Amino acid sequence: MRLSQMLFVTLREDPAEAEIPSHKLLLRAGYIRRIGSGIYAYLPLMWRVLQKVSQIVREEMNAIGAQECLLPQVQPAELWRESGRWDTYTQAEGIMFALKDRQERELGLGPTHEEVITYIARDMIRSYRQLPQTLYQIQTKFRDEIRPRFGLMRGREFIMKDAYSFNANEEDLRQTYHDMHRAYSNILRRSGLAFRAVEADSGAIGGSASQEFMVLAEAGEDEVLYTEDGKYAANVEKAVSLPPDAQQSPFTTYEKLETPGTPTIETMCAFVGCSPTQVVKNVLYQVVFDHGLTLLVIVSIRGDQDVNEVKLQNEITRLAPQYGGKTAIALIVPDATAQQKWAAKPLPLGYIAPDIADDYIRAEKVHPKFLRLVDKTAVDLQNFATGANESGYHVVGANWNEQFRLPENIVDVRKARIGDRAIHNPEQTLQSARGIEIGHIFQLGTKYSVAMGATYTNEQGEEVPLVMGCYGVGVSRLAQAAVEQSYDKDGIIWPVAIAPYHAIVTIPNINNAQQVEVAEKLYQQLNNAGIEALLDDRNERAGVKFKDADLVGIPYRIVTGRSLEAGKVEVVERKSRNSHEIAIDAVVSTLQQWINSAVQG
RNA sequence: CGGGAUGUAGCGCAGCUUGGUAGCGCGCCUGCUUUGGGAGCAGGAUGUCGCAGGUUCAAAUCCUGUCAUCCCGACCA
Repeated sequence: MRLSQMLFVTLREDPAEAEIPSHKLLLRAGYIRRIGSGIYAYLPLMWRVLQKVSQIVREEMNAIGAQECLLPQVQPAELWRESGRWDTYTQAEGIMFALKDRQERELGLGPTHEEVITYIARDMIRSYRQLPQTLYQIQTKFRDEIRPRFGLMRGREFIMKDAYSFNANEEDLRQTYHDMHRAYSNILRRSGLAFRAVEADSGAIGGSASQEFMVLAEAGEDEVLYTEDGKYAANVEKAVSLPPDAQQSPFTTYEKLETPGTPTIETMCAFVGCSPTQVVKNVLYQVVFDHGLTLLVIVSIRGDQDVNEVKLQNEITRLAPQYGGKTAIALIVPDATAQQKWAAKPLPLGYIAPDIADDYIRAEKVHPKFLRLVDKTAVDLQNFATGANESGYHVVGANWNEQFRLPENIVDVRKARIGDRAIHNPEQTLQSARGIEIGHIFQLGTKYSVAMGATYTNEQGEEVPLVMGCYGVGVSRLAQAAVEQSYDKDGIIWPVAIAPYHAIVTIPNINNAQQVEVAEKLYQQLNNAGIEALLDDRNERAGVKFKDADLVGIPYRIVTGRSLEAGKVEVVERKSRNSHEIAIDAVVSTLQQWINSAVQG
């Protein structure tokens, strides 16, 4: 492609809409343009990158026997009602764009395709002889994110590869899952990204085991905890660890103390002279179930620890049937305004005890009793301090089942943090890194096949549900993550494997006939040899062309300039800025070699 | 949805406090010079000041409403 004929517009200044480096650079270099909030046009350069990424994904999927297909983006509500996800995905905090057609049929734009694929499997898979099956597609997905941000990183319309597997049993599923794990590792390695596979929470999708593939970058929205020995890595939402040991309690007898102005653990510990590890902290949460009931939850946890709200929500969802619901939708720490909606009288915030009375609750559609949970870290404490249910007072020297009944629900909702000892080896401590979630693989099990009646007949002649897995890669997100991981002050540095072009032939001065002639010839030869090349034949000064080439991030730049006198051209590697003078007729073979080794590495 | 902010030329911004009919830089167009790291000089074009009401002799500026976008939080395969 000749730059003189390309829709090629670069910006000298950072656009006001962008915050992180990759977003700014993609806009400045003319890869993307914002069309609406979370909605972007992929311009010609970007589309080439996305096609490169897609092709790598495609090759790795095909290599493990997955079959490419294309599923509809517009999906009927009835399928989602069958799986039970219509309401949770369209109402309140849901992420699905829902609409009605002119016949008043309800439809949704696909945020994901479990329902459609399960419908197909129900229709087409009858016998164990047809198993296993894995299907995938590369397609635009729609999610009505509450707050889109960072360009392609969290858009409302984005490109995703999603794959779904159908196995006869859990063991076969694990095999497919392992194949996917390998394929995903290959995809990220081949794309030239530094990444880490981590244990993950399965979230709204359900299922048992799941892992996320994190591209490591400061701008990542997720925190990853890992150990140096490489044996443990998890999303902080999922991570487990050993808490520090509790210190010996200084209290020997139970008593109530006046502790004015000490609503936080820190102030209270300083006042009464104890360690946060000898405090039982009681955190109030407010949860709304899918059927509309509000439940108030008291979590008692050791004072030096924090609640992991993802784990807490999972625990509450597990208990949801006791309250007539299926899932916990919204989980918040209720502020004063939220409390007014159900509190019969002001709560002694900062001084709450595990046994705070249920008569604080008085409202419609709110369960009349607190759900009391105790985290494992608080269970073994002795002579501990905690609130007195009265502003300005704490109690110390308390014990479970003496002054306070130990809640029946003992849970693990503690947030693992940097510096904690690892479970697999207490000598290892957790380290922290930021990551961008590029892929997520799930062992779904039979959640969708049972809900939607997708069954097959096994060798024993029994009709049993298909065992499913699902596997996603954010294609457009991956492309931006690559930039986030690889840029410098002058612009993008694409990994060779996903760069929009391999090389750019820069003519410093188009009024110099010799420069033009050599450049034209090289441009032809490179493309004929399968090296994707741009020709910068614009009537611009050399400085402008160099700046643009750096900004756009093409891996190799060939300059037909001064060195022509010696029958050579200058070849510069974008990444290292190393410059080589190479004989004109050796350029193609040299670049071929460099590109091959870069793509394989 | 809670908190904060912004909408003025293609892009980045000033002007708004104190109302008087719009400006700077980059980009764009023309000409000359320049030609290896975002050139210089000269000339030129470009705006329903987000939108709708209101106040006023007069509104980018003040008031009300509304829409959009961005940031923090909540949300999030």
